[in-house]
Amino acid sequence: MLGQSGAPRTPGAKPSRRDILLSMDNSAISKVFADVAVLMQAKGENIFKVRAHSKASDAVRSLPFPIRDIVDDADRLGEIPGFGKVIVEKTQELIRTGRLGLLERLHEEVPDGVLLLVQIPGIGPKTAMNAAGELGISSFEQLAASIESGAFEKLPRISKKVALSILRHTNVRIEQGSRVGLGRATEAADSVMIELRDRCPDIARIEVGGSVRRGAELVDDINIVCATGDDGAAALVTDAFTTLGNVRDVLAHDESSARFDNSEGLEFSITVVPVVAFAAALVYATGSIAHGTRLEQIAEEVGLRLDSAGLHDAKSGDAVEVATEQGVYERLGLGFIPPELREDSGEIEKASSGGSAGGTVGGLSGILKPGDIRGDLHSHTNWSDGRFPMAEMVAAARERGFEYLAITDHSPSATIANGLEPDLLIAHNDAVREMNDGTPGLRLLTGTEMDIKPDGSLDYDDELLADLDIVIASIHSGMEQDEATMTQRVIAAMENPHVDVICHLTARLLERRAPVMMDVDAVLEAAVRTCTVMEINASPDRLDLSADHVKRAVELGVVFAVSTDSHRTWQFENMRFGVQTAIRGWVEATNVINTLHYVELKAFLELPKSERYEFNRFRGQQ
DNA sequence: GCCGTTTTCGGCCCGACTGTTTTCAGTCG
Repeated sequence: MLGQSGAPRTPGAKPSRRDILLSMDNSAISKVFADVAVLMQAKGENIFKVRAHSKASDAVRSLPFPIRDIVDDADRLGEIPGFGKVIVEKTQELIRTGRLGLLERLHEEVPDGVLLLVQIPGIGPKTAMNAAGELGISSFEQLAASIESGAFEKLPRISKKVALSILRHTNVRIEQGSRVGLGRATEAADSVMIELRDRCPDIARIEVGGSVRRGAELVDDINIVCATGDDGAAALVTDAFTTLGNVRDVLAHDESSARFDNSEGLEFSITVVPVVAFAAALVYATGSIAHGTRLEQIAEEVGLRLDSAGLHDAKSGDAVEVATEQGVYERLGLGFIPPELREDSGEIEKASSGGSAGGTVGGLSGILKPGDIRGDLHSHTNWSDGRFPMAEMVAAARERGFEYLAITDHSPSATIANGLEPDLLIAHNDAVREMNDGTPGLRLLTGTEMDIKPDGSLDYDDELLADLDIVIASIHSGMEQDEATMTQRVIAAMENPHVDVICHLTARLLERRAPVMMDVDAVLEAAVRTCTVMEINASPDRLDLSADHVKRAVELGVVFAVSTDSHRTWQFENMRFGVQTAIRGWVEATNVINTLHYVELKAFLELPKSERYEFNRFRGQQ
């Protein structure tokens, strides 16, 4: 780790070596190499040179430690797969100076807009180069306008059909605006809090509120609530906050609050309160505006005032000391409401509908909690496109505290993901069983993530599938099919008696790819009819089902699995995002199969499919 | 640009889909 608290940096000053080092984390470096690869390809450079930079980008992203820690050790850098002499030197230049001359030269040679346009599925470096160069497109809005006017179709190899597909993805991006995905937002919030703690020893409590804590899939601001031991320390915190490494513009700053934005346009705010007001301030900062307004009204009715400064007696103005969020809700005559539900969409009524004896209350008592999850039913190893050997993934899952793990590498149609041919799947099963025997404390399930092919047929035959503990199936190709075809395709897979779970139903990628066109209601109804489990994919890139789809599925009586789809050892931590999404959809713990103990889960999976939903209903009544 | 050697240079993940290309180019996963 780097040294302790550096002196606050004045805005606009030359960044220090420490600031550069801190800003050059693996994902930032990975992004630079990815950008280099795109710009080189747009320019028409040798494809293998392009691929070398692309590989370097992947390698950095998959490193289990910060690459900046070994910046001065060229030999160790050279040991990273895909790192030759040139890439090592570029990495050192980047980490030490925060810049890469090669990238800056490429930016001069390639029109603005290329890096933006390649983010749209269907647009690669060549098309992006044509669009930016010939049509001058440099924003998603310009791209949409160009497609609507017909100009875009004049580009090489762009038909009406392709243009309309691109428009669909573009419109999703326009709608997302400057919001960032929950995963990146959580990372940004965490790193701000770590740096603040580092620089301000007087911080007693600090937590993120707002839409990040509610687990919203897209986030446009990050609200942090902080408590300090004595009043004088508040100004030190807001001073430190406005001089963090990622500040672009300070938008507001006084003794107890501050706000800034970063280079991406993401806004960060902080409220500093006395320790006794922390819980109430966190409640206020976490709920949506609508939820907060309801709480203000309820507080008023009982002679209190709730606002960003905490809870006060309405008449005297005296602070009301409440130590926990649950205590705050109790003072308002409500049971505890999980942060994810604080949207004023029925949770307040539910929370006031019963007596409270600790924990959640009334209709919210059965809602899924993070601690309810006992295992993960979707993971990958380097047998297919995972980045780590089976043994390392298994060790990480055990470390994470899971009771069981399903290893679900890809099937043959996923060629680029190195999908397993039938004979390799059989060998894979043997490897999983062998590892299971050698791993105390964690049960392994054999499995596959099997492609549902464009015609609805499956990648393995029934005999092979029958030998697996769990079969999860998903769409990875033919994503531009029309709604009726796509809907029927998924339902056809559900009809198979061996398909236990449908994973990441809509194949959307947040911040990147629109969901496939599909009658989701019809699919969810088919899930209930065929007793197929629906996955809530916890990868922050997907969150699929979305919370809205989860909510609809709950209404229809669907049974869920919450799974991480981990390709790297640390991605088991993503389970939190899946749980948040499930809670936002009002999922009860008894409707999630990976809240079962291993033995119960095996019993569930060994039942004929048609009996499984009934089994689970019985469980819910126990 | 990297790798693995035949240590000096040839091969590099690869099949499917789409467009307009009658033989390949761009894109995706």
